[in-house]
Amino acid sequence: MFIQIEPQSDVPIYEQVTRQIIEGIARGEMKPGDTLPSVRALAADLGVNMHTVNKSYHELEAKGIIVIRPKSGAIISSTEERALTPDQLRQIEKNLKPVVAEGMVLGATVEQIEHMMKKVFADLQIPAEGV
Amino acid sequence: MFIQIEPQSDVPIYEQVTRQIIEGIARGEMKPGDTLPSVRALAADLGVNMHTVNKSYHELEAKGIIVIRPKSGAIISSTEERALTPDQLRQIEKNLKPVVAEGMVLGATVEQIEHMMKKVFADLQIPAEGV
DNA sequence: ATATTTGTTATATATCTAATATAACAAATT
DNA sequence: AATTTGTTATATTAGATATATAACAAATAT
Repeated sequence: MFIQIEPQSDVPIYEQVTRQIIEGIARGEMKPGDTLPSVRALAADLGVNMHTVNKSYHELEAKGIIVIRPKSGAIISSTEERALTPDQLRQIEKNLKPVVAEGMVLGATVEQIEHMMKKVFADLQIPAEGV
Repeated sequence: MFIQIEPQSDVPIYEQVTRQIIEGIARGEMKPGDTLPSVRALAADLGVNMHTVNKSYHELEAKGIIVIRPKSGAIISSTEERALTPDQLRQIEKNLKPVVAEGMVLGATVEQIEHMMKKVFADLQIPAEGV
């Protein structure tokens, strides 16, 4: 598995798992229809508790990114199943805001921030504007 | 004061205070050299405990955004005092990444995300590219 | 000079989150 | 038939969040 846990991060373990699975999907390393490892298997792999992975999976399900089939497994939902509601768009914007604001106050220029966005897109293997 | 607390947010109160002060500085509502209200005054204003505001101020100081002069007050540091170290730039990129990744996986296009960035810049009253 | 305000420090308490540990259940899969 | 699955339950530990109250000593205001 591609997931790497930083035990002393201020980001909770279940949140690290959630983020890295999302990034894996964004990169295309995992596609819709693919099954995630069982909570027990991934937990053993990462050296964490089963419930920690379970919490992450349910967070992913709440976001509409996976579907959990009880007693069976977790499947990455198709892009058609993912609505992208106005609420979700608003939430993304709400999440971007404090990061950008902090960057600006610390002295970053608009160009620097946009350059970082391009790096993030590139890291997610998404064709960025004018690349 | 311009700060509005959402008591039932999943974002801790001290973090809400920190973010809104940063946004206030980004918008130019507060300038370098300005003093923040005393922790007691702001706490009373917001209806929260003194220590909650104090924690926020120390977070701002750790980020290099304000300087706390004991027994005196908290002053917004000058842009010259703010280094913008490679570490800070890396941190900003690290903060942007999960937000962008989630947006993409939920089905947002690069254009939609860049449009949201422009809205954020506009909200922070920063002239965005080609506006 | 005196009184007030300031951030600091200390102690205490309550609540919530995060994480682990263990166990059992019943359905799905092998 | 045996194993694996997500689920549910209970319990414990540790840390974060937030409040409450109090006192201290330096800075500021009157």
